[in-house]
Amino acid sequence: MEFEPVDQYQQRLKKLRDIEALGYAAYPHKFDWTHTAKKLLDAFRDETAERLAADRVEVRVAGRVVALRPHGKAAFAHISGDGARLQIYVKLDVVGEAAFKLFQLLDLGDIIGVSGHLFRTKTNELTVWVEKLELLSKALLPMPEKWHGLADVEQRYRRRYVDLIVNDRAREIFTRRTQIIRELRNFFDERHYMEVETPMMHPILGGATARPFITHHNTFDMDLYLRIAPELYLKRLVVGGFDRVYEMNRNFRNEGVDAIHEREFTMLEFYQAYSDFEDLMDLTEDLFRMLAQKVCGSTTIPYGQEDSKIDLDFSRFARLSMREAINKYWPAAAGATPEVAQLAASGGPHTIAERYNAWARSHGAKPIVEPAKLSDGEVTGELFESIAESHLIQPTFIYDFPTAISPLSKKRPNDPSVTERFELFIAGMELANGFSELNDPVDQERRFRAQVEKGGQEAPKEVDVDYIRALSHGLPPTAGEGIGVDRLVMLLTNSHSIREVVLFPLLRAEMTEVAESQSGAPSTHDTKSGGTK
RNA sequence: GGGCCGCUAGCUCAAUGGUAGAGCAGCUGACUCUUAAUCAGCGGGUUGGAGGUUCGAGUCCUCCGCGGCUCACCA
Repeated sequence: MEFEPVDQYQQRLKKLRDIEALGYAAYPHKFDWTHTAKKLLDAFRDETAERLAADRVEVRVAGRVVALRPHGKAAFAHISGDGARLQIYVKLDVVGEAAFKLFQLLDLGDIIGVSGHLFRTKTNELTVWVEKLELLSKALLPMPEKWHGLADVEQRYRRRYVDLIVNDRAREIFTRRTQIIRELRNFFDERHYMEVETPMMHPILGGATARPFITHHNTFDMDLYLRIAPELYLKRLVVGGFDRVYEMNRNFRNEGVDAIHEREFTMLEFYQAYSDFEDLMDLTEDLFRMLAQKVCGSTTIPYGQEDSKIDLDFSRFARLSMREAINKYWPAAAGATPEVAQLAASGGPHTIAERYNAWARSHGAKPIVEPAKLSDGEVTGELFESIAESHLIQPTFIYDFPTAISPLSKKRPNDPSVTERFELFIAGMELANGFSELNDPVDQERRFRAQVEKGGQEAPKEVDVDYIRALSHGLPPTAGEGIGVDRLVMLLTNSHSIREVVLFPLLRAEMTEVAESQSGAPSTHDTKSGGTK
């Protein structure tokens, strides 16, 4: 196989053969190193030229060649490793003829190992005085342009490995993502939550409302859904006596794609017995503050592009009921502001939606679609999304979600039209969703049946009878929450597309010549021969 | 799915409807403290694809592909 640019690819192959002719292995098996480039730069940052000359520190470092500055019989280069760039100095009369020939056959992108001692150049840059040089792996394809790197967004996603080599920003986002995930685990581990793994393939759709991906198990001849949420399994574990559990893993939803929606996304869900949604809001505040402090070094973090940059203040979280939010953000031009009591009254949300729609139609805003077909609770949810959601920039909990749109949440004892449920909004995005879990099996079965009867592609086709059975064994009063990890990473890395924080985002297949020549190749039937690992 | 924008050398970008260019990368040569190394020379293109208009299309039109933004749906 060959890749563009073919001339440079061929040229590099030829150099590889020349290197072998010099007696070097093309792809040697091991390089015995003492430091990464980064560790070395950190460790000797304060060593003076005099000290280095006196101590003669021997090091062996490996890395990718990212800059070459040959000068006839000597040369400077930079190698990158572990996220840092280290200068090396190669001299003919030090390394010898064969190694210097090898050096002259190196290209940008090659991976090499060098041995030597440290010194400082006359511009005081810490540098390896190379005594021994070896090729560890040849790059047959050239690096992108050295000043601008790889800028094309599509190529950055399709060839993330190149993006990571040349764009420090990409590298920074993903190292930070890993740090965030580690801190999330620490937070829950320290509080004695047990990390568990529940099925990714579900026989019955549940735990959220979303269109699923469907797959098939051949031996059992059974259709399965890639999970849209782990919720119902995690609560079964609380029934089983694991009072505090969490799971951080992928959910899959077969819906549209945009800046804040990926088809597979990472969700952190946790459940705790003998708690309610108020406890969760307090815990969530602690969690977000801790993360901002540890990952960004401050509870105030910048978010947005230059022209619309804002500081997100994680030191205090607003709390509003959904009805209060509609009241607060009602557009003044749309007439008298609806009172919370009106929104709570039977038929009230419909009256208000009519008024809102009249204004929206005449002002180019999107009206609520066919409110007459919706319940009061559904209309309230629609009003909230239309009127308030985009205003929720600073961290804000919205609570008292309508029962009609919260089939798994416990109702408020003093107002059964709403539930003990909240969502956390930051920068106009939904970051978290938590509630006091409905643990009355009779009520849960009634709500499941209503979902099935209502139908639609997002609704389960059947009631999850086993889940009702589990509840019938007794689920303690429990609170549970899901946090969108990708969106959290967006916030903490000031990224504005979810694809920036996912290593390999889903893109349409790229129709290349190679793909065309192999089209139809992968067979879908089981084969006994070959290809097994 | 709709609307708008984009797609030119490996990469980053130029080019009134009138000879497709630059920088980096590449190749040849010079150069033993450079760091966007420098200096001299050279090669590199089906302008995303297919049609059309025109004496002439990278540029205008139609369709298609991929991407970005946005709206809708959804979390």
